[in-house]
Amino acid sequence: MVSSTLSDVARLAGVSYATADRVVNQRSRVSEKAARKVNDAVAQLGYVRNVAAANLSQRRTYRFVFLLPDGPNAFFQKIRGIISARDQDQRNTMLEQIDVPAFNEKALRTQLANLYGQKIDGVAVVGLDVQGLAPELTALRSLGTPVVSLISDLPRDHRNAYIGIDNIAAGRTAARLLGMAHAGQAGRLQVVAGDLTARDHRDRLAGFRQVITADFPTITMPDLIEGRDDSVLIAKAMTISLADNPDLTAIYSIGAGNNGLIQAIRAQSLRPIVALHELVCLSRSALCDGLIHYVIDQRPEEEVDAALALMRALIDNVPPPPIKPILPTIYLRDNLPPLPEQEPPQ
Amino acid sequence: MVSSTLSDVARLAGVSYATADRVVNQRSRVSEKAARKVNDAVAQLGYVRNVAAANLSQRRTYRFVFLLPDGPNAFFQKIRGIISARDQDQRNTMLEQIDVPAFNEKALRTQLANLYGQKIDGVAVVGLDVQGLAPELTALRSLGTPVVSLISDLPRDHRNAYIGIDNIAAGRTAARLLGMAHAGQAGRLQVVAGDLTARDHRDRLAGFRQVITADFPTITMPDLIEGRDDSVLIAKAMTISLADNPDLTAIYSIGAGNNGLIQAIRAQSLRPIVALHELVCLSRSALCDGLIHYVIDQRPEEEVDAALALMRALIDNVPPPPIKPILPTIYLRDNLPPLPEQEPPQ
DNA sequence: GCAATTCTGATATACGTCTATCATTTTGAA
DNA sequence: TTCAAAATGATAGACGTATATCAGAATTGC
Repeated sequence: MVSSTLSDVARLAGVSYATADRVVNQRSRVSEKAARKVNDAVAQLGYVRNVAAANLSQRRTYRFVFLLPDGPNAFFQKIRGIISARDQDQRNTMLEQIDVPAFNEKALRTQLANLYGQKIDGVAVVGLDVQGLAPELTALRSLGTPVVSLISDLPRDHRNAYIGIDNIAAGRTAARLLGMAHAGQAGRLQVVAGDLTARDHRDRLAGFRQVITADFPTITMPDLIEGRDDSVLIAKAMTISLADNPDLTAIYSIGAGNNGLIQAIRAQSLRPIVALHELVCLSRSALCDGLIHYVIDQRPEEEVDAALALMRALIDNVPPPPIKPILPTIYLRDNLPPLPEQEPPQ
Repeated sequence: MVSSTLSDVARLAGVSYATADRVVNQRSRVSEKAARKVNDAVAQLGYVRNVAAANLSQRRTYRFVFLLPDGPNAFFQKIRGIISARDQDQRNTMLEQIDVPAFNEKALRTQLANLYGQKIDGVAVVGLDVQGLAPELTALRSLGTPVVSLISDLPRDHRNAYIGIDNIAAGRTAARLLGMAHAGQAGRLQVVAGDLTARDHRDRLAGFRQVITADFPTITMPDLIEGRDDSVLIAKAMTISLADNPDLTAIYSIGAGNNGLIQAIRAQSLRPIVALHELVCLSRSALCDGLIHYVIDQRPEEEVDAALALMRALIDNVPPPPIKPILPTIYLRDNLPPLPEQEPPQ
């Protein structure tokens, strides 16, 4: 169980420490024979680099950059807060946040290009499902900088990993929750999406429809509202829908702009069952007030932590930590996380 | 942002490295004046010990002991697997598991007493809500060994922290889920508990009743089944209940022994809505088969990780990591975690 | 066989901490 | 004032790794 050192490896391989170092860190040319001996010894001893010692010797600091969509979106504000908090309490890690105009391929390209050649140990980017970013991403990664997509994926060939939820599963989950709340009765269900060109919205909608169609066929759906994540637009459209559909039993909001949705509901007497995404200030209080009923959250803390752990593993060239997939989490008013920072235990 | 070292502290305080070390590590007597100077310097520089360097210098290994109830309980089997996995991939951490007869105060006392005087850096114990363990716990902690209660709490004065879910919230959550699945209609709901002398079962039941009484008054409940977490007992009692209550709309199982519950349901044609606790093999497949509908899980991986992080922080005398409270998590058949180990990304 | 090249070995320094030792200074009590 | 006791300073070695340098060995080409 006692872990072996590179000196142990060198001794077993019958070479000097310097040579073993040259092999494992690919420092300079080494004869094939020596390389083989060293690699065998590594395998035999199960040697793994002591990252703590290595970082100490180098006074290593990690510099990771997050590219996040700008704008007032409460969810991304929350993400920003989480990143800042992690930046605070990690001693050897610097986290930078760069705002990029939302849904803007060209702006994202420009920012990615800016990163090229800078001393960066990893990039986490809220992706766009477009091919146009390929050159910049390839350039970055060819320099050894890992790129992970966060929350919204990039084309899979152009990033090292995706950290985010399965949005089809999220949509299915919403459908099941709302469907079961009908207890077998018929119902009418309004779906509000943001922008169906966005991959995550499309996926959620697809998952949602799968389950409603298959398992709750007595639920009908009026035309989908495409609200562009815009509160004002959504408030208007939702008010009209509530008037047009006095038999409305449920609402599923796929994207952002839920301020408008909640306003529209509050202004009416009808109280449909509501499911929406992301636990933020607004959705939390609406949940407590009984205006909405289910919040499907993607646990942004876990996503940020997973992204950090993964980028570190990739840049350290160490086996990545077990990827526990981020699952959509369901909040009711009864299992909300406590709001204020808790005091330390004891 | 560049973190300062103990040498920096010593220099600023105008004392030698040795003295600074004596102060921060309480190594030997130091004059009050010197101590004050050093502490001021620590505060001024925001010095925090570099745990990685410290551990390296000492070849520090952590030895943590888990005391877990024995028996066939699938949930604790899962916990055991998680602990073993963590033991594997932590290079400087040794995790030991000791089985203790379940719900047995005397056996637990004996095991705790055994630990006294051993070189242990922390104990995580699935607690019992009894006062009788006080002497052993106090003895352990007086030697500087932190004790955290896991999943089931100890009296709060005798442990450093509790890692587990809020069971009242868990019960409330179950009630809300089942209540909403009635869509305002009347219903009849069978509760199955294990042992109401156990704190967690009492708490879940209390939370459950709170919500049903307050928000779903049209749901009635036959007498509670006390199944002692025993499959056979539960299968029998549940079969009787299903026969006696042909209008049964829902079931909430608070504890273990769900094998019997599921058998009883499968044997009948009635298909009530079922909520139960802990995602294990059995509950997972029953969920997929549509025999049960909601699983409330306490994310044992997170609990184990939190316990480890906390014990490390306590023994290192370092500010404990932000405690993210473990929340009851809801699984439907649509948001289940993938079963097999994923292959690493890329 | 000789020179030029490539590979290897030996060793030193640094990272920040802990531990230990020993000499020196300061303190306090007689 | 004297002397033991207490407090402090100075320093060295260890942990495992990265990096650098330089001398010596092995290999290659001609």
